[in-house]
Amino acid sequence: MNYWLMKSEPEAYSIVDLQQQSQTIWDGVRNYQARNFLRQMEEGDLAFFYHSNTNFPGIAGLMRVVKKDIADPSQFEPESKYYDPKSTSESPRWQTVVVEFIETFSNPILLSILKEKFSDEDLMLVRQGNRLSVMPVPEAVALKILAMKSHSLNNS
DNA sequence: GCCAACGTTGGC
DNA sequence: GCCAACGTTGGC
Repeated sequence: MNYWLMKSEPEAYSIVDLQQQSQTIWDGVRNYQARNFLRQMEEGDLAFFYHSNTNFPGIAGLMRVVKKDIADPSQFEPESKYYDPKSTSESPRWQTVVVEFIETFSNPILLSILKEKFSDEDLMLVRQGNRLSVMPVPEAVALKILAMKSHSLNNS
């Protein structure tokens, strides 16, 4: 089982939206490195939901990969801003996964906290200028994050 | 809104 | 294959 971190701008799609829908297809990733991570995902993997481009960027909750190797439908929709005319249904260029809601952290783990607790090597996210919307989280780091969210009330 | 840190595109 | 120009991401 692997751990991941997946970013979304809460104005576009937030952990609250996921909670309401219970599941969602993680569409719209158009970066090859991020896509390659999506391809590596397995059912049962856990993923941290990260809120980016907001006043308080950070990990807002937790979700689980429930379906892997899905062709992102938006690549075939000419009206979509994620439309890719070079992609064919025979060999889709963009794959993604379906994720399911697990929980919203009562105290989100803000980027400022993550920067404090982790190094560049621990967590790609804290690297300056990182723009990957999907990235792996080493197990030791993931377990530490999960412990932090459980004890966040005591620590704050 | 600014801007650093990328990634992508396309001419050559 | 190089690289300049351009576009995007995302923290601040």
